[in-house]
Amino acid sequence: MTANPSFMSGVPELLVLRLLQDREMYGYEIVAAMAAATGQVVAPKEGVIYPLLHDLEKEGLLKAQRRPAGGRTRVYYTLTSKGVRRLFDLTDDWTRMTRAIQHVLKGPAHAV
Amino acid sequence: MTANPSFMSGVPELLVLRLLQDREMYGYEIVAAMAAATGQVVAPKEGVIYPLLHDLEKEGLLKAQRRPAGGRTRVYYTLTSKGVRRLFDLTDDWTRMTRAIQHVLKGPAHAV
DNA sequence: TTGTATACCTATTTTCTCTAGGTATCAAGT
DNA sequence: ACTTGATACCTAGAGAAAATAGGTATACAA
Repeated sequence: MTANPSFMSGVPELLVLRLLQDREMYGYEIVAAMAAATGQVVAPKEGVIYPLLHDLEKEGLLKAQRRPAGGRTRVYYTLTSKGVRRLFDLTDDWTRMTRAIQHVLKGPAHAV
Repeated sequence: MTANPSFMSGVPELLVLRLLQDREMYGYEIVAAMAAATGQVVAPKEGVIYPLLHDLEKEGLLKAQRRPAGGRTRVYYTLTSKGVRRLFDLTDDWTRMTRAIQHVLKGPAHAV
């Protein structure tokens, strides 16, 4: 019973890092932004995003700062330089991976 | 400790189906063919491929036939019509998914 | 005051992949 | 004759990630 299609492994991490590259965001906002930016194609719920944010922070890829906003307290996340490096690495991996798969899907012309 | 990069979820299934679309193959052959076709980028070991083949057969996506070949017995797999349909569906999913992600990675021009 | 949206959180289950073995046959080398 | 390496099949257990399915609390509108 998968709400999202397959091929999701590592994708939430990649997209969280990419979204935070543009500007700081808080968790609830990231959930909505990811769904919007991908046209609902990649739309992990809070149960995926919050634990992921905590892990990325523990790894030193994100910096979190609680800040009051409109009566509430929000937790804003920004990329660390380590996070930026990870984003580059993951983007590379993703590109190599999708190129390789695309190649196979197109084949077997490549073998001829 | 991942031998393969991330973003792997569902990929072995997609590629097994795609490879078998071209011609029947046996398990050990598929392991080598997948590594070769992807330039070692996607190279799951036998411990991934064999259980996957058994699952796909149980689901009726593949048909298996044991056949002696060179003194040994090999298990050759072919796509069923259900398997062909699944390949189309997964290919669609994969295309939608990678397009959506590509879009986000390129952004935020898309939002402007 | 009842409901809905916002905003945070976590425990458990499920689903895959990965690791790390094991068995058996055959060909080639020593 | 013996060992090694390639071929060819298999599975059990560990590990990682996402999905599920909750829970808490505040603000605002009906």
